[in-house]
Order: sequence, then structure tokens, then C-alpha cells
Amino acid sequence: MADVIDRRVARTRKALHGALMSLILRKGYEVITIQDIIDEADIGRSTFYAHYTGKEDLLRSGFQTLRALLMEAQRNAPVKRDGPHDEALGFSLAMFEHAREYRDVYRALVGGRGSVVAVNEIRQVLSEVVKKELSGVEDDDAVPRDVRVQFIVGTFLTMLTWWLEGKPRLTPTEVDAMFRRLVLDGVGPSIRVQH
Amino acid sequence: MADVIDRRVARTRKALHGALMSLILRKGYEVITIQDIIDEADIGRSTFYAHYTGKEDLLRSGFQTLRALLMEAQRNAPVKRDGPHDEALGFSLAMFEHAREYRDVYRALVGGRGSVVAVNEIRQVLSEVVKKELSGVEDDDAVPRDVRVQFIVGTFLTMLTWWLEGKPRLTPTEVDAMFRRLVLDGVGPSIRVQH
DNA sequence: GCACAATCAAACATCATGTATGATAATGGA
DNA sequence: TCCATTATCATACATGATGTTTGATTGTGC
Repeated sequence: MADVIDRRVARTRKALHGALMSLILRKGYEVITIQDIIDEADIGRSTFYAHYTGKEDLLRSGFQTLRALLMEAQRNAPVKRDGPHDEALGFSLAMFEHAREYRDVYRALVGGRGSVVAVNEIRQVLSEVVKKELSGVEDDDAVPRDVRVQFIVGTFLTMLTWWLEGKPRLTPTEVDAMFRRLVLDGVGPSIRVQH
Repeated sequence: MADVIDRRVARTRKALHGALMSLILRKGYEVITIQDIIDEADIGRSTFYAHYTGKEDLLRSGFQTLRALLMEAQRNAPVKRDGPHDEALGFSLAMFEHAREYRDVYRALVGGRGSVVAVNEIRQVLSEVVKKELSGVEDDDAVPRDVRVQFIVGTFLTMLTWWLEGKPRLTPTEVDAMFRRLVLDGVGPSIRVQH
């Protein structure tokens, strides 16, 4: 499959990713410099550029694991393609759980002073997943398919951000419930209640 | 109100804002340098720093007009605090219209290679507006108030981005209809329909 | 053990940032 | 009209990040 990798290459890349993660937790992604990374990883400058074009490239390359996780979560989720279909959005709970496990990293990436790069990357991965999930659903005259995908992904990220920034007490299940409530029913019910 | 402003100061600031806007349209916010701005505006380097701490500061200071527009749109919107309340979210149509009028700027700011700073600024302004709008609505056990605010703002930005990036043919009214549909009812209706 | 490839330190050119200085010009009030 | 004030200017400077190059050194896979 993947060509066999020279041990030195593997070691270098691992060191760089590790250094980036440490630094993200310590000072936030935006302000990190290449110098910081190679100092932390104890890797030569030219070696860095032999592997990545910059810190954005390095960050991006670290998202395969997340992608794999989501794809699998989607496969393992209870996809009962018949029934009341409250089991839709099979990815969400798994990802909320993943987010709690790596809370610090997620918060550093997705939170206030986070990285556009990371958020866009997550957005793209999620879009694929949701798109696949909606493939069995028939079209809607009012709202095009891709809008619905973006809506779902956007709402997910809204919840994720809100959760990580302020209310870490809530369990993944609780947050997931709110997420589903919003995505499926919107805020109409609670707004319109008051007459 | 505001202290009387020296003509020179006014002229400088106007030139800088104009230069920033031109450059945003020409090459995108992120890659703009201070040097670009002061060259374009034909303003001395030290003068720039006498007014703003950096390009982010300059950008931020250009959002009062937007803020004012939204506040007024909210006031003028048909706020019937009784009735079926489909008139909620009084700001949205006005902002979609504003966005179409300044399409290029919005797209440059909010689109793909846009600016986090700008998006965050818009997000914050919108949050204030929505928060005020929801002040008369009673609480909901399932979804806290601030989550609903973030949800509405997030969905609005999702629609705005999608609209500006891909489907400029749609009218503000049509986009607004989709926005309201999503915010009020979610995607449950169209997803759950298929059994 | 050997050919090859990866890593290294060091140096370099380039460019952006932010600050400082003293001269010059515009402004607003008297 | 005059004048004190204040903004602007060109210029220079220190600092630090970026990305590339070079030739020597060291680790790998076979």
C-alpha cells in the first residue's frame, strides 16, 4: 500500500507532529513559528522544508486519523434506513466523544484564537461524511441538498465550539442531544411557543 | 458627540480604509501587508502606526457602519411581538440585501480565503442583534439561550457564505426564506419524510 | 560492507514588522 | 493674518521570520 518508509523519515515526521501539538497546547496555533517547531522537535531547518512547505502543511497532514475515525464511526453507527430515523447523523456522537478525549487540542484548534486551517479541514471532512449520510434522502424543494449539508456541518461546529469554550461539564451525549434537536427541529418550536 | 476631528486625521483614515478595501478585492485580506496598504493609500509608515496597531485593527474599525445598519434594520423590522411570529429574525433580510449590494467585499471577507477577523467581527455584531431579538422569548429546557443565539448566527453565516460563493442568482428574499426555514424548522421535516 | 538517502549546521538573501527622529506642512483658533 | 499645535513625512534602524543553498555527516536498506 503505502511505500515502505525510511525509519528516519518516520521519526522526523513524528517528532514534528508531536512538537506542533505541544506548541498548539502551549501557545496556540497562530503564533507558532517554524523556528518554534524545529526547536521543539530538535530537527534541522532544512529537514523541515524537505518534508513540509510550512506549518499549515504540517497541520493539514495530521488529519488523516480524524478522517478515518469519522468514516468508521459512520459505518458503525446504527444506520436503520427505515424507521423514524432518529438515528440519522451517525457521526456526531462519536465526534463529540473524540473531542472530549482530546479536549485541549480541539479547543486550541477550534476555539477563539484557533486556526482557520484546522476548522476548514474539519469542515471538509465532516462535509464528506454528512454528504454520504444524506445520499439516501430525497430532495427538498425548499432547501437544496448542499445547503443542508453545510447547515448540518455548521451547526455541529457551533455546538462543538460552544461546548469546548464554556460548558465542559456536559457529557457528549447531552451535547449531541442538543445538536440533534437543533438540526432536526430548529428553534421554531421554542420561539413560536410564546404567543 | 465625537470630538471634532482634524481634517488631516480624517483624510488619512479614509485613505487607509479605502486602500484596504481595494486591496481586499484585488488580492484577498490575508496576504495584504502593511506596506501594501500604505503604498496604496500613499501614507507614511509611521503615520499608519499612529492610527492603528496593524491591519487587523484597521479592518475592525471599519465595522461601525455595518453595526449601525443592523441595529436599524432590527428596529424597522416588523416586530409583532404577538401572532404566529414568522416575523422574528428581523435583521436577516436587511443583511442579505446589504450583502448583495457589497457582494465583492463580502465575498472577499467571508469567503474561502477570507478573514477570521472579519467573520468574528460579523459574528459578534450579529450575536448582539440576535440576543436582543430573543430577549422576549421564554427559556427552553432542552437548548440554552446562548446556544440558540450561536445557532442562529452560525446558520446565517452558513447561508451567507454558500450564497456568495456559489449561487449569486438567488435573490435576497429567496435566501432569506431558506435561512428562516432552516433556523425555525431544521432539516428534520425533509429527512424524516422518507420512511 | 556499500551505495544511497536523509539529516545536519551554517550561512544567506529577502522581506515584513514596529519604533524612532527631526524636518516640514497643514490646521484651527486668536 | 499670525501662531502654537499637531499631523504627516522620509528615512533609518533593530528584530525576527521565511525559504533556499551547500557540503559534510550519519543512518538505512539491501
